[in-house]
Amino acid sequence: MDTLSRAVDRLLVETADPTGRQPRADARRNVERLVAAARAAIAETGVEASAHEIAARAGVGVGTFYRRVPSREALLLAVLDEVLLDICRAADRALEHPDPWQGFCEFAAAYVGLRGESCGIGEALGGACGEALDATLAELRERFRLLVGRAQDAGRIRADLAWQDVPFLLAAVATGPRTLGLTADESQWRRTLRVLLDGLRTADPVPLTGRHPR
Amino acid sequence: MDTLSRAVDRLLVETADPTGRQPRADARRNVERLVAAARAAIAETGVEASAHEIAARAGVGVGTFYRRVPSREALLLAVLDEVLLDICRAADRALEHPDPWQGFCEFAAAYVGLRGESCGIGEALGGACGEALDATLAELRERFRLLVGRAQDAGRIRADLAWQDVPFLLAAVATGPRTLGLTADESQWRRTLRVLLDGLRTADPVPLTGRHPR
Amino acid sequence: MDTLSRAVDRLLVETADPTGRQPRADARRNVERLVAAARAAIAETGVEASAHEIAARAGVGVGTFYRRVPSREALLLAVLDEVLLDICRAADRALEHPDPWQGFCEFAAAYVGLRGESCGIGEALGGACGEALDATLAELRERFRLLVGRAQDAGRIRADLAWQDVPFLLAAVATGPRTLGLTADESQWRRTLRVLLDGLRTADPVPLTGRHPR
Amino acid sequence: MDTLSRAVDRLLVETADPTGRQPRADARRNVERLVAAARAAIAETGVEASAHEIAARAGVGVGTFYRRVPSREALLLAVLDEVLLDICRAADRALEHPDPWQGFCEFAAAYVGLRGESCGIGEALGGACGEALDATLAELRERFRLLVGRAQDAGRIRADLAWQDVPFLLAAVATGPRTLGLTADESQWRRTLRVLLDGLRTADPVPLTGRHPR
DNA sequence: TATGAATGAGTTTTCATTCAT
DNA sequence: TATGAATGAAAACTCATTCAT
Repeated sequence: MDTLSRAVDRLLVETADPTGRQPRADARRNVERLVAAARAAIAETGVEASAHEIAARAGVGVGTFYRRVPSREALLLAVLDEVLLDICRAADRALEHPDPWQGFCEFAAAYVGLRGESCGIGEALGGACGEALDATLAELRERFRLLVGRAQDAGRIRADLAWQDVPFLLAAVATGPRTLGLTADESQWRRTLRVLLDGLRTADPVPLTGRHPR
Repeated sequence: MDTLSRAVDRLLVETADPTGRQPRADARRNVERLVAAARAAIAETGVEASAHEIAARAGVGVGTFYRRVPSREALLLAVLDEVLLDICRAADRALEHPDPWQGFCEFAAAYVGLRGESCGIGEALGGACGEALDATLAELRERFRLLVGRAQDAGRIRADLAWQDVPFLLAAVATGPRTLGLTADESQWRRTLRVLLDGLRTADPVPLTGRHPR
Repeated sequence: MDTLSRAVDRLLVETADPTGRQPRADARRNVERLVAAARAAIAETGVEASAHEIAARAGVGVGTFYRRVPSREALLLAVLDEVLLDICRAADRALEHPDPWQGFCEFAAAYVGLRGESCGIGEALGGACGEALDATLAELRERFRLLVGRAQDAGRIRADLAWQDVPFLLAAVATGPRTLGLTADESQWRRTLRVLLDGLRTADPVPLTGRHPR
Repeated sequence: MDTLSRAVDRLLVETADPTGRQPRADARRNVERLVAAARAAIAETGVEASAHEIAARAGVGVGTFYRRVPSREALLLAVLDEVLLDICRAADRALEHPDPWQGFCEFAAAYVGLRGESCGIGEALGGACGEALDATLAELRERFRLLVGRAQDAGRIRADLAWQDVPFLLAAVATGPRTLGLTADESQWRRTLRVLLDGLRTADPVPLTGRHPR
């Protein structure tokens, strides 16, 4: 079951009729279309994509939009939340990797996938979405704690960092594909990530001058 | 004279009366308030902050807003442009430093100042403001090229990077002060920057697998 | 099919959905109401009637106004343009009358119908609507040229007039229904027109002292 | 004492200070400038000319505008009222002419002068200015009654007209200088008026079919 | 049920009028 | 007193959301 289907399920629960009947097949199909359309709209237009735009992309009317979705914001949050859950799952797979450092590197590479949601995900990580994503962000923080701790215990990430430092470092790759008027392509992210990982390794780092208040 | 006063001066010039008289004291005070309010609004609300919000923050009516400022967009751009120009000036000082690497590090630290504008500046760097900031962004790119080149020539930044890679790395510190529900304090930025710089240094880096198409 | 229905059709075409389906009954009804309201508003308030006023007259919200009409200006112009086109059609019928003078008189009587739009049409004829009505005004001028020429060739309109003089004379009957605090009724226009036509006839007129630069 | 000075006096009375002191010389000078500026603004921009525009034309600040004038509307009405009083005075002179018909013709020619105030005066005559001009319009109606009656008694205006018919006829020459996209010059008005007067004369007119309810 | 029409609060901006300098 | 700054009530227009077909 992939990212989008889970967002679909969530929305179907939120709008379920109280008698507990199963949603009809066409109802599910429309939710699926709306979620996919919302994801595309976020990537292309940004989080300010209008309900009409998303409905049109999905090939349904606004009426159907609001029958299937509590609000425009709820739909966008469902999509963003699922993207974050995807990252959590990538982290879980990384934690099962026999080599802590390789696992961490693969997780970091997965983080790059966030760019696909462009500015939208940056705002979500930055807290612009209020408390709606809090639970999932907490899950994600926990994964960071475990992944960084494991790599530090193995002597592969410098010991003078707190796990909290790492999300701030990876913010560079979670940023949208443009900065300073430059546009990133695929190889850009590989290089950026490489330098970041280089800086995280233990061998001969410059000692840090401040400590994170853990 | 700091960033804000320069933005104030720019706006006063744009709305000056043709007879060339000095603006009245209350006029200048209100422009100052509006610029400060705009900066705060950009930081907290983002570049979509409304004219009413900015006017209310400044403690003036909308009418005053539009008497003092050509348009909402012009105000926001004036503020963002000044912030970017500040970075350019920091880069110019860094280029005069006798040690290329030390100069680069000081410039990178100045980049941290961008956080003050939080999401707003991120959007500006990401191109959300259209072409209005193009000229200043080009100036800034040129500084990056010189600073990185000088440090590479001195053997202090790894030679397998293009200068264009560096702004993407520094995007981490230009991001707003929150990520994953964590909030950065002053020491956070110092540590983040230290690890980034560590990864940029020449000694024994992991070789990159892609090259930037220069 | 009368003037208003044609304006309605025009607007329906401009806002039609691309799939080519028929507009819904309530949509058409609201366009009809808006066109009628616009006509009434033009007559009473003039071309500066606000979108809110027109919407309120039509008994709909502003939102509906802008869903049904590209802009306030477009609605007013559609209405005014149709009124002018009605006059053109009256002129075409007059040109088919076997008696040139009778035809002209009937056309002149139709001009009286413009009063219904009162100040609004006066402004439209006077050029207050910019160039939006230019094409239709040119059509109307051409009709004047033909009608006056035909009546002059038949010796029924004094030969010392240019056709351009006649629209200025008929401006009297195109004016709104009030002047000097007096209000015109139906018989008023008949009498006004009679005297105007009297002055146009050939028999023994006072010679003109200026000639129109044709 | 000409038109403008009387408008000036009126406004000086309306804004006089209660102790009854004479207005200062510079106060009068500013009112004079404002009245002249308003007249020019009405002619060029129309009655929608803004307070700022009029003040700027007069070379004073808005503050002075509102110190000297109760409101923008009051100033415009004062100007329009004076124009109407000018017409009354022309009528009075016409009533003293030994030849009733010649007197009437001269009055009619004076009516043409109204064009100078363009659309503004048309709206004023049409009643767009509410009741503010009622008194002066009543004066003007009385002059029409006398002038037309005198010429009818002398057998020079056709007897089947009521005096009320004549203002509607003369509306043609009180209209602004454009119609149908054509622009009137000086000779235009002479010709238009000639045909109107031609229609009014007694010799062999077409009998009217309606009578004015006197 | 799906559709798209209707709604009205909210956005940017202007301008008549009041008030501080 | 003269000035021009400040004000806030519109105006045109958009869009999230509800409702009739």
